[in-house]
Amino acid sequence: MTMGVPMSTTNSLTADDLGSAAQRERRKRILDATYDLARDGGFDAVQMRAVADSAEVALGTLYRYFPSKIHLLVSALAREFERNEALFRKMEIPGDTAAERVIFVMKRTTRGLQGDPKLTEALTRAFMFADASVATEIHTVGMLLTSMLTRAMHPDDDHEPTDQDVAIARVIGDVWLSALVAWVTGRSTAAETGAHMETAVGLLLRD
Amino acid sequence: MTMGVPMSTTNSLTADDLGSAAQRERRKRILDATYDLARDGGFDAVQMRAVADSAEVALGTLYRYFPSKIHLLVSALAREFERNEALFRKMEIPGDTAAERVIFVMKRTTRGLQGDPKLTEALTRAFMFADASVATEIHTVGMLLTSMLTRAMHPDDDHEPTDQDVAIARVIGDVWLSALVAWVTGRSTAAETGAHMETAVGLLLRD
DNA sequence: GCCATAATAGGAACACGTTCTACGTCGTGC
DNA sequence: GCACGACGTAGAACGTGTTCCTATTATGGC
Repeated sequence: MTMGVPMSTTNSLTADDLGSAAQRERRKRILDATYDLARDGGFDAVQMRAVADSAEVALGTLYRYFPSKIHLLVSALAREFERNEALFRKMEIPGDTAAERVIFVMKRTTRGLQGDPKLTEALTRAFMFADASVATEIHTVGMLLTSMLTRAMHPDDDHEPTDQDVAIARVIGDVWLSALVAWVTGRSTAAETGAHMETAVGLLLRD
Repeated sequence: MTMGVPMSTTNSLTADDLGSAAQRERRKRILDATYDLARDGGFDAVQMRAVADSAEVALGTLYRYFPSKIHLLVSALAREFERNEALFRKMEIPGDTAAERVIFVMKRTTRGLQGDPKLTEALTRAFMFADASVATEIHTVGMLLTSMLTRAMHPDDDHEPTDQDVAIARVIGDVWLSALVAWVTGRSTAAETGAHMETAVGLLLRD
C-alpha cells in the first residue's frame, strides 16, 4: 500500500478532490441520505440499496463515491465532527480550569450524540469497524477530536499544544470512544458514560 | 428485555448452563475451530459454515450454541482472557511500583495478542461490534481485565481495590482497547501502541 | 424396551454488502 | 457536428451471516 499522490481519475472521489458541481451535489445527497437513514434506524438501516435509492443514484455510483458502507458512514461522521469542531472554534468555552473546559466540550458533544442515539450507534459502529483502508477519514476525525480537546485545555489560540497536552487529549479521546461504544452497545447508561468521563478527566487533569 | 432467570431449555447454551458432557464437548470443538480459523485468517475467515464443518456440527447446531458470529468470537475471546488471567493470578508480577507492574501486565498481554495478529483482529473486531445481546460475555471480559489491572496495582491479595483503583483500571482498559483497535485496523504500529500505553499509565499512576 | 420430546444433521432459502455486466448519456477535443 | 472516453443507470449475480424446514438420532421417564 503506497502513499503516493492519489490519482484523480478512475479512483473513488474523496473530500479533497471534489470534482464538478454535479459531483459535489451527488456526494452531498448521498451523505444526507446516509445521515437520515442512520438517524431513523441506526447501522442496520443504512443499507446500500436504500442509500442509493434515497439519494437517487445507482448502486454502482454510490460505490464509486464511497467504496464501502464503512467508508460511507465514517465520512458522514467526519462531516458531523467538522461541523461540531467549527462550532466550538467560534464560541468561548466556559470554565475556569482546563478540566472544567474539557468536560464542557465532552459533555456538549456527547449530549449532541445522545440526542440521536441511532445515528450515534451507526457512526460509532462504523468507526470501530473501520480498517486501514479508511485511515484517511479516521485520521480526520482523530485530528478534529484532539484539536477540540487541546483547545479546551488552552483557550489562548496562540501557542501549540505541548506533547503532554496531546498525550492527555489522546487518552481522553480513547476513554470517550470506549464510553461511547459501551453506551451505544447498551452496556452502560448515558449517566454512567458522563460520570466515567468526568472521572477520567479528573484523573488526568488534576492541576 | 427482562433480566429474569435464564431459561435452561430452548435457549442457547451458555457457559454457565453447560448441559451434558456431549454438549460441553461440542461447545469446546466449536470454540477450538473458531480459534483456529481466526488465528489463520482473521475475522473474515471465521465463516459460520466453515466453523460448523470444522467442528463437525451442523450449521443449525452452531447457531443453537452461539446465536451469532459475534457471540461466537466474543466467547472465544472470553475463554482466552480467562486463561490469561489465570496465568497472572498464579505468577508473581515483577516491578517496584504500581505503574511498572501494570505496564508489565499490559505489555505481556499485548505481546501475546500481537503474536497472533489475525486472531487478535478477529476477537477485537467482534468485541467492538458486539451489541447489548452480548452483554454477558462482554462483561466477563471487562471484569477479567479490571481484575488483572487492579491486582497488578496491589499485588497483596488481601484487600479489595478502592474506587479510585477501579476507576484508573477502567481508564487504562479503555486506552488499551482503543490502542488495540488502532493497531488491529492498521492505524498504528505495535511500537506506537506500546508507547501510547506507557504514556497513559504514566499519566494515571504518577505516585 | 418404548414412547415423547429435545437435539442434531443436512441443506434450502433469504437478506444485504459487494461486484459485475450491459447499455445510455454527457462533455470535450477535433 | 461528432467520435470517444469517463460517468451514470438498471439490475443481475455472488458470498456470507442468518433463518427455516424436514428427517433422523439421542435422551430421559415409564
